[in-house]
Amino acid sequence: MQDTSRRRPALPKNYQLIYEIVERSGIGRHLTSSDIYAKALKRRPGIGFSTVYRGLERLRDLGMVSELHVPGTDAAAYEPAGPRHAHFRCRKCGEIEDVPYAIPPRTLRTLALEHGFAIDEERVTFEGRCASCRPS
Amino acid sequence: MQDTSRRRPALPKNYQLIYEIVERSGIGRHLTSSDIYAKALKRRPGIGFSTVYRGLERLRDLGMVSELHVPGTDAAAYEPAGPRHAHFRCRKCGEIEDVPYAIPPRTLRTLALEHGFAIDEERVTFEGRCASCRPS
DNA sequence: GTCAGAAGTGAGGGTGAATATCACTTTCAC
DNA sequence: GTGAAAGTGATATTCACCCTCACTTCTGAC
Repeated sequence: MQDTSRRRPALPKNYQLIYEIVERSGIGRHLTSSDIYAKALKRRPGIGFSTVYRGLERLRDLGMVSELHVPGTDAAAYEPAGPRHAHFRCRKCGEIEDVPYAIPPRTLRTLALEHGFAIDEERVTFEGRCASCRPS
Repeated sequence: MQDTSRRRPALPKNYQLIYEIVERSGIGRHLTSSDIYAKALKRRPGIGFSTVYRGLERLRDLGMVSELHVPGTDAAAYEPAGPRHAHFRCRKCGEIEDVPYAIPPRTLRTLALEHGFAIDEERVTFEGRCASCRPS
């Protein structure tokens, strides 16, 4: 048990700012930490890179933003947490699109049961050619 | 048009060695490039890191090995190409397990049709607690 | 065989994301 | 106000990955 009456840290202002930036970018925008840092710098000059990193880490742990690691890109991308969905990355233009697909809960449950593990999160990424880059 | 009759390069010996190492490790072993380099060094002293990297890249492009980018790990992992499957990563012990699951082809086809893109590859990763680390 | 061009090789360095450290500042409960 | 905990920004470090370059090896033509 924890004494929650005493420790009730509100989200620090800087972290709120970071969340706001990610949140306003909208689902599907996939900002990198540098993008976010650049935007944060405009609204709060002097803010440090470390703070942005730490903020994103916190927000991720709180489940408020999702961290994306898409193969073929070097930096992690962030988007506001939302309904589960998959991502598609075009091998030609590098564009990342959201795909409204999630593995059915029943399937997840079955897999978890069969293997004895507990699934907290699923990540689905597709690769290929997007509509514009596809040979017609 | 290319003159394919003239260029028919066999897989260089070093690349064969690298493939052998990955292949013998077996599906589900998930070696990093450093692991592979260490093993290669034993069998071919003096081999360079660059060669191992290049070899893995080549083998990946040839579809002979699969490259894995699991969130939560820093380095890419390699395994011999085989039947499509998903991966599970334990958040506590970091262990990576293979999971015999693939998104049904029909679903892929539908998604591709709906969005107008062509899917070459799918990557599915689960995160959670493995059987040993799970609170019983 | 030998010759030329292509491909492969190893060393070393560069890049950039991510993380650690540290001294300083702010916040908050009391 | 006060003290402890949390947050902050600068800086340094680490590490995977990639690039370049000079050298060697391979291969096919003759």
